[in-house]
Amino acid sequence: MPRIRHERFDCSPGCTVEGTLRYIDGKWKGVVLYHLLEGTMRFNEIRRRIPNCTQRMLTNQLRELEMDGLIARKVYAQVPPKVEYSLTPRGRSLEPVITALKVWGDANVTLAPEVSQAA
Amino acid sequence: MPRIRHERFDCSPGCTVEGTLRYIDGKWKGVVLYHLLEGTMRFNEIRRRIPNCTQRMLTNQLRELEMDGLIARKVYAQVPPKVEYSLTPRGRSLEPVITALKVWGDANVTLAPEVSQAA
DNA sequence: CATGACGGTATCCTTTTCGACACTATGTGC
DNA sequence: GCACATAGTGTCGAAAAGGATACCGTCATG
Repeated sequence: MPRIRHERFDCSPGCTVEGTLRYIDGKWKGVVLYHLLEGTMRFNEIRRRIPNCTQRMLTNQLRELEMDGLIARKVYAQVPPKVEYSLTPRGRSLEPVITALKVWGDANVTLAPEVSQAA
Repeated sequence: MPRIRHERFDCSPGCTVEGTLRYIDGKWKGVVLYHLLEGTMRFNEIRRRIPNCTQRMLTNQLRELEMDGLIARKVYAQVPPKVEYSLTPRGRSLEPVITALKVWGDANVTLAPEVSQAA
């Protein structure tokens, strides 16, 4: 962990907005949380849903989300390895936020053609 | 402008979440939008509300928000200069998102002591 | 004449982010 | 014996983000 996360928020009043943003900041965290809203998932299951995210990045994002107490990581001591990720209650409490992001995005974000139309 | 903003979103289905996030990504955009929800404001008015944001950063963020069609910039040809910033309809449509961020932040983000308690 | 307010720019530099790629261990199937 | 799947880790390097500082022109004020 390269930085101490959220050690303090020295911004002006009203910036809990900014504070929240820092939790879901990071290129893939929003999507990860969004997918986890559907339920518990294994590492590669999440990976397959976010094909453009490299393995290393996904690991990073999951670790940060875990450190922030938003997701839980459960390791099964077996081979091949099995690790399950799920939202914590705190993570689930972000649902309105994620939903708001989704709603706005659906209405306002134009996806790349090959995504919104093609395979 | 160093990059072409939001030229495409080549992520998996459901990632309009990620798309939305990219609009309000940037260290101060969330707060700027939050403050602009209150109404039209001049440059230094916004600045005073976000003391930790440097002038350069504020300019950057405002420019990006403007490029994204979220805020409008109105310049009055007078001396000393007067520039007003306000939300566009598209920007205002983000209100539920910002509000959700604020609500969650109020409940879950701990501000630094000197901010939440002291002057 | 000097200073400050206004709304910025320009330049430099450091930190952070992110992607590519190689590598790990173990068990199963071919 | 080899590749494959699982869930990662390590290292490298490019690019982007962000902060510090100095500077701009104009007008009003002292």
